[in-house]
Amino acid sequence: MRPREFDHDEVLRIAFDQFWRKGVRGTSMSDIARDAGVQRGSLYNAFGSKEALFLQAYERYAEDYVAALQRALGIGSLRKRLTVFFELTITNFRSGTPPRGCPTTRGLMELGSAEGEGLDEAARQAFASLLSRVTALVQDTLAAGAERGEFSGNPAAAALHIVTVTRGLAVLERAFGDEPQLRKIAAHAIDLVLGKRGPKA
Amino acid sequence: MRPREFDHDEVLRIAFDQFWRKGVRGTSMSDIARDAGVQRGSLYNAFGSKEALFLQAYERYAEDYVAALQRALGIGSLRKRLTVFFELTITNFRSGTPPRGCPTTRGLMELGSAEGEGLDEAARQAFASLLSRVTALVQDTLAAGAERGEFSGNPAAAALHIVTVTRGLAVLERAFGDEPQLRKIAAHAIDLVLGKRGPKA
DNA sequence: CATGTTCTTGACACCATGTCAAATACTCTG
DNA sequence: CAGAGTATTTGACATGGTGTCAAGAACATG
Repeated sequence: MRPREFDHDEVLRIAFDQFWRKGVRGTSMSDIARDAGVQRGSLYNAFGSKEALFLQAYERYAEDYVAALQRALGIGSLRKRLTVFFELTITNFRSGTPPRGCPTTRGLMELGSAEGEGLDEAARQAFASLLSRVTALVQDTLAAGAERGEFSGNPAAAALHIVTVTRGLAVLERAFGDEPQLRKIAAHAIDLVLGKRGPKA
Repeated sequence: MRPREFDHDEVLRIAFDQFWRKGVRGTSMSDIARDAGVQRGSLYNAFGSKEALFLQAYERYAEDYVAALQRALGIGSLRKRLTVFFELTITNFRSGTPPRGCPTTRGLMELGSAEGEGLDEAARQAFASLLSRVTALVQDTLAAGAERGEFSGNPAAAALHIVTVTRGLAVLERAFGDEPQLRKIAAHAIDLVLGKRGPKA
């Protein structure tokens, strides 16, 4: 075997960075090849197609993202945990200059759309899987909070609601880019789910 | 002047139908030209570019959509109005076979992204404008409801929250396509904003 | 009927994805 | 250590996308 001349993981990192910044459709294989110092043909040989490359790069990101969420969701009061959860979410898609948005939401609306393509179905599943995992994390957090008397309600319904709000935040971020407003919406959502606390308590 | 050989509005209708079904990036000018029975060059002559064509087509849609919302938001109790609002929202992006999703959200995540393009900025504004108009409608509805004692809270914050949830629904629709689940989330959101009512009352 | 203005049409430049065959560089076997 | 085998690299190619342009065509107007 002839040995590969580039680092598989390095290319995935570089590729995802471009996908995140410019969108999947907005990033060309030539862009990635140039940035990675690899021939375009080598990318096709190693990954098969642009979508397959994106999927691999995205899975890496999803792993890291879920791990970070899980780590952050484990400390403090329930209110604190939800605050940190939204904090992480907003920080994530306000990162970069200019802000890159939420890769899951952007990818979902960009790729989960073409009719009857087939390949997009794999992408849709990857995005849906991340959302399910996040919902499960939030639900567990709420259930634990309920046992400690910090929350009374349906953890499943509330978790779904919270994740829905995060997706809405991802959309509003693209529309207005108004970070303080996003934080206000997040705080309001926490109040709705946990019950309002005094304005400055 | 040589007269135009096609109907300007007819082309906008045809174009938006394709954009909605297949996405902006997924629809080619050739597709539209074929469907409309027009030469591709004529489209460029009449509309300038694909993005400009999309924008004109989208503005038409936005006008109609806001009008329909406004009509539907004017009758019944506050709870009824919000229910109809979510109903219309969900119905809108579950229309078509397969369901086409929310054109605003899809467009926003697809076009409001490319860095430093400039043309996308016009699209972003169009999407943001629709969201602002919808938010204002919901806010007015809530304010009117507050005067009748059907709602106590901050209409602006609540309206923003509701619109955020609709954007989240648009994203979840792409991820799961589970319409009953979307309706549950909507109902839950109404309960959170207005205060819970009996499970079957 | 001539002229001018607009629309239409087809050719072109450029860039995208994806495929392929030939060249290449290493590993492994004999 | 030589030779065979195999995976990677490389550049050319096919196809299809956007956008431009010059030339032809159709109508309004003097």
